[in-house]
Amino acid sequence: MESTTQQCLSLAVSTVVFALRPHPSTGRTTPWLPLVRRIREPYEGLWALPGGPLEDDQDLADSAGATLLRTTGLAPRHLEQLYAFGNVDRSPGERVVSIVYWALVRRDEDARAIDGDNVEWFVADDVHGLAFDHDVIVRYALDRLRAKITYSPIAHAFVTDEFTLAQLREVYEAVLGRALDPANFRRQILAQGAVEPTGRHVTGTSHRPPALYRSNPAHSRHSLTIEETS
Amino acid sequence: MESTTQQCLSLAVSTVVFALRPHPSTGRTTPWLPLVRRIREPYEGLWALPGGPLEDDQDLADSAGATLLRTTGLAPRHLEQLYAFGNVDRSPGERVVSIVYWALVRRDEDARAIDGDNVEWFVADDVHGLAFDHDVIVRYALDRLRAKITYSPIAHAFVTDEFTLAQLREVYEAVLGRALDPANFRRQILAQGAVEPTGRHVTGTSHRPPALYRSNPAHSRHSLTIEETS
DNA sequence: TCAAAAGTGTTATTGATACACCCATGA
DNA sequence: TCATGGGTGTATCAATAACACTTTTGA
Repeated sequence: MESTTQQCLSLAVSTVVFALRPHPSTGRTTPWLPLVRRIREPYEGLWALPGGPLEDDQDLADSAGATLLRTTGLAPRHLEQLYAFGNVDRSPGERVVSIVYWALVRRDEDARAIDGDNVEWFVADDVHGLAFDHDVIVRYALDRLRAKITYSPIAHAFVTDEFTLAQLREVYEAVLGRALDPANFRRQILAQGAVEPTGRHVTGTSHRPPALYRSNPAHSRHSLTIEETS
Repeated sequence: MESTTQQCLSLAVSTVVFALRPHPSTGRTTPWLPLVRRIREPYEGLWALPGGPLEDDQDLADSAGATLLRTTGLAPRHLEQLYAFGNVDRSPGERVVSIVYWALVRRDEDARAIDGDNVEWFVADDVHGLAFDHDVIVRYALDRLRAKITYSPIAHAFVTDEFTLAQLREVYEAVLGRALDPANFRRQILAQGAVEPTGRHVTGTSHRPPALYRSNPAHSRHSLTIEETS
């Protein structure tokens, strides 16, 4: 029964946007995310996930995509619903239910990203002290990213159209936080059929020129994903 | 930014409730779910998932639990968020965003379940022609149930406190829809440490008395689950 | 010719699967 | 003693991990 009762709560859509950048101290590639400084109560002055109220004429994923555009200037490459947070006490004052998405930004697009006002990027694992329950949300999104990359080809969303297996491996290593054996990685990726060789090679390297691959669209979609027109 | 804008949409919580019962024709145990007949427009007369508007003072999971109580007379054994559905056009007329949960009912509790008015149970795989986008939701919940049972001890939510491995195996077979090798099933279940022997045995069988087990609470919780006070 | 990363080959280990076989009970 | 499902043993095959080794380039 989806009733017609008028309700005294607001519905917001927020997004955890991940991009891979070098860690400022170690230099190793690691997930980063953009946060927005709150300019009003509650939690004025604190950092929070980018988001906003759901518009009447906007699908949930569209709202998340618009947020991504506003904060990073980019269109979503991978956009997926994470979870709906709606505990009564999660926001002081008004009741707010937040539907949270997570998005992945490609390394080449990330390079030409432009931050909006009051937007700053942080190393995802170091984030804490956020407004609302956003610490928990970021933690959950990171866990999900790390779990999903092991059984789904989402890593492709971080690389350019054509890529070397070393670049793809760097994505896995950045997300999982550990080194992977290049030989076994190559075999596993090729065996699952999610990439196919373009026949072209990178030139100008000081070593054997690596082959270029592209992701195989026939294999890239999993049955358990809800299809949404982004 | 979780803004304070007033919105012209309603927020509902619906629940896909699964119980295992014999299939009316084949006799094999299979997932069933309760549906509610709609008594008003839109979709008047059609079957729909049990649910209702989110109350101001109610957490999301509490709302789903109340729905389960109303339709089956039972308290939730396993209750978990499935997905938030909110496309603009999913409900004619008013904009409705539905946060959908799924619940599992134990076989012993299911036996003493009492249906509410206009509530009827159906074989989950045969359900179609529901109101709104509920066909898609049921399909998605079934997919998730079948996927999750392979890597998480949710099967325990279908059996009594003490159970034989044959009973637990019947749950897996009912959900997955195929027979499992009893010998290998035993080893896999015991190896993952999610069950422990009680030391007691079933008596009165016309064959070797099977041992009774209980689920091991230390192992039963996975890191990727959001903790909710049901 | 040397360094460095691409790419191939080989072996050991682990886990899944299939299935033969013994055990304990009631009828 | 027979039928029935509980429970154990074991061989086979596939996936994973570890690592030695060859290839191709620029410097």
